[in-house]
Amino acid sequence: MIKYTMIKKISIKTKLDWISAFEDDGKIFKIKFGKIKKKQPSKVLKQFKKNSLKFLNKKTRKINTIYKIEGNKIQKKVCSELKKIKLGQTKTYGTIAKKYKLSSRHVGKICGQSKLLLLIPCHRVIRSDGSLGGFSPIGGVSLKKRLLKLEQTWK
DNA sequence: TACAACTCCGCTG
DNA sequence: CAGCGGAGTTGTA
Repeated sequence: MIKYTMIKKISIKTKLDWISAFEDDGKIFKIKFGKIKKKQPSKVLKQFKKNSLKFLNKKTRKINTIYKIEGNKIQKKVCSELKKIKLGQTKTYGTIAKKYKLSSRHVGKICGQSKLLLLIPCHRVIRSDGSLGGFSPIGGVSLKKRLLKLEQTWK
C-alpha cells in the first residue's frame, strides 16, 4: 500500500488511511476521510478538506496541501507522473507503463492503490482504447466520469 | 503463487 | 474492417 504523510511546517504530520470524494444527489461532491492515525490536531486536515471542497466547487484549481508519498520507487515515480497530468488532460495506462518500463496492468494497480484521488489524479488515467477503464471501489467509475467531466469544463 | 483500475494480437464473421 | 477472446507482463501480498 501507498502511505501518505501530509506535512505543513515540518512539525505537524498527519497520517491518513484514505480520502475519497463521492457523489451526493448527482450534483454535490462530498469528501470522506478515513481513519486518522495519531492524535494530531488536524489543522492540516481541515485545511485540506476545505481546499478539496473549493476544488470540487471550481473555486480553486489547486489544493494547497503539501504531502509526502511513502512507497517504493516505482510507486513514487508513477505518482509523480500522475501529478504531471494537467487539469482536463488524460493519459493512458500504457503511456505511463512504457515510460517506466512497467506493464500497464501494474500501473493500473498502482493507480488503484492511490486512494487520495484528489491529490494524485488517478482518475485522469484511462485505457488506451479510449474507454475509461475501472476505478477505485470507493467511488466507482461514475465518480471517475464525473471528475473528468468536471475538469474538462475548466479547459 | 495468484492477482491486478491493461494491452496486444490473432481469429472469426 | 470490427469485435471478441485469450495470452502476456511484472511488482506485490
